[in-house]
Amino acid sequence: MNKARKIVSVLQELYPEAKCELNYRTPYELLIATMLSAQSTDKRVNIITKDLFASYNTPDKMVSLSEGELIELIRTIGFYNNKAKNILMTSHILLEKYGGEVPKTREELVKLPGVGRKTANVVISNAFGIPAFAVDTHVGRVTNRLGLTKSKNPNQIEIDVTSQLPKKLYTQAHHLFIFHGRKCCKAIRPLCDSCPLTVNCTYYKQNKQER
DNA sequence: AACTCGGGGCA
DNA sequence: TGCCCAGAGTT
Repeated sequence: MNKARKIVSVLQELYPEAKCELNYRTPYELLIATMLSAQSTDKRVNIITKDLFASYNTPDKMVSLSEGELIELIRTIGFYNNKAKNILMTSHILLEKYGGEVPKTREELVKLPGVGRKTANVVISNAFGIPAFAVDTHVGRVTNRLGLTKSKNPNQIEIDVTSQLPKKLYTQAHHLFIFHGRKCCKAIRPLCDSCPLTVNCTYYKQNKQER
């Protein structure tokens, strides 16, 4: 078992409940929730989408909203101008090009406005069961600290991590690294004292003498 | 690879 | 007031 798999198995024991914490019922809801989650938090997104999806949970219902109306519904999330514009444009494209369905490939998803590689990976892995390792700020920070990756480029981090794990673990590993990044391996003042991974951690070894 | 853009929430 | 927060797009 390589280092990456050992780390994942430790995290599996530490966070047996790790999963996508965005509330959604359909691929479309997950796509929209993930677009909303950029530079925000899952908790704030869930509060908003509870009301939003009650009335606007499909592309055809969504495009019945004006941009101003959608902005009012997502105002507390921040960056609402771009997000509202992208959600409406993406919904229009889903209707015109994909029969109102969410496409099932990363290549098609990233063509949608406001959908980057991270969001596309989240959607295909969680909604369609296609193995994908989504890299966000938490994931990159954690894998870099643990010495699994050395890049700041999310694409490179994705390549490096997936090369060390079996496809079957991609999706779960993503959620495990996020959980660890949020609960323990925080950007500021990480809780190294209660972390079971310090043995394998480059960051911990480098900062040990300063602690 | 580096840079810009973008805004509410919370300490 | 400053800084955080499940990124995307452009150069």
